[in-house]
Amino acid sequence: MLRLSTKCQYGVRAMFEIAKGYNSGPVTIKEISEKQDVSVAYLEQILNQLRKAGIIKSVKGPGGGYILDKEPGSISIGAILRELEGPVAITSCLDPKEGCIRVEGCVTHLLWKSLGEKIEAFLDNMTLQDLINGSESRGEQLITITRKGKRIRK
Amino acid sequence: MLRLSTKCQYGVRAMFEIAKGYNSGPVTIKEISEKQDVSVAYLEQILNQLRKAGIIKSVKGPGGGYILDKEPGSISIGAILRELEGPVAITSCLDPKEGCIRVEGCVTHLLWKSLGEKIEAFLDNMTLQDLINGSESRGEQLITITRKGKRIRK
DNA sequence: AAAATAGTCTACTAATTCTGTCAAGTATTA
DNA sequence: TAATACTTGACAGAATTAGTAGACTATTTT
Repeated sequence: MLRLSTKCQYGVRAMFEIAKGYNSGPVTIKEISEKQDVSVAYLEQILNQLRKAGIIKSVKGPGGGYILDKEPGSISIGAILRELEGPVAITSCLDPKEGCIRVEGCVTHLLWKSLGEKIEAFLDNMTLQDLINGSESRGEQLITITRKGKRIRK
Repeated sequence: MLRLSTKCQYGVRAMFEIAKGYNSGPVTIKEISEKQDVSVAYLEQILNQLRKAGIIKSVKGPGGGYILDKEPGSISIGAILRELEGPVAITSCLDPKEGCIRVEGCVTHLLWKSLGEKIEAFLDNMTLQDLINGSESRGEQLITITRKGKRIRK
């Protein structure tokens, strides 16, 4: 239920790799492919889309690769996902491209709308920097941020 | 992005109709079909699943139909969706049936997990009674509940 | 200049999931 | 026993997902 496409998942993981290299130059597709175990060809498609959206830049030629356009703390997960698959639209009637046909008496409309807004707020509030912090401290910080102190360790 | 299937949407809308009739006897598939504009055949499938899960009961014969097994305030939207499509599993690595292969270094695992928990909490906290209240007062109560006083009117 | 490196673009396709329909039942009550 | 309603399972078209393939363009190093 409510599954996120692999494209989005891969996209975030790729951005994480690029973000890690923010201070040490471009990261190549090949590196990302190896570290995140996603095919080069598929990553090309995904990163191309993100490049066109302007949240990463590409550098051609030897020593090239991809770099973030802004610092990791200024790129939210929400922004990445939106570029890859459009705005969060739990239902088609909330999709700006489609619109709600049965506006009258659509009892559930508000329900889905509220949920969508919550999800979006969560994603917009989480940045690549948070992911980096999280990975460095074994997830502690991420948990602290997202669950307000309720630390869970496994 | 993160689209909810029509099956789930229809399921909730059907449950809403049944909930409205909670005090006035069984509601037939035909009625639901007409009011919510979903085919009888598809509703049969959906309601059958919910009946087997035990959240609605069916009454056969003339004057029959479906009735809630509990009062509307005790049936959450989350429960309905879970019966129809399993637990919220934003990513396959969070699906209890599949499991996470790349546990080591899966930076995004916690991210999706946190989001999933937020969504689930939201859905589990919202009941059919809330939907009924929302529809009676043109959405006001629903908004109040879900957005903590920040009323938005359109 | 040539070779190596690295990204760009477009088309295509296999597999899966979604969204239902259809048909032939079974059960209950007036 | 007729009417009403639920039950079950098979099936199928459409849409989406998740990638692959291949030819091309740009840049840098030697």
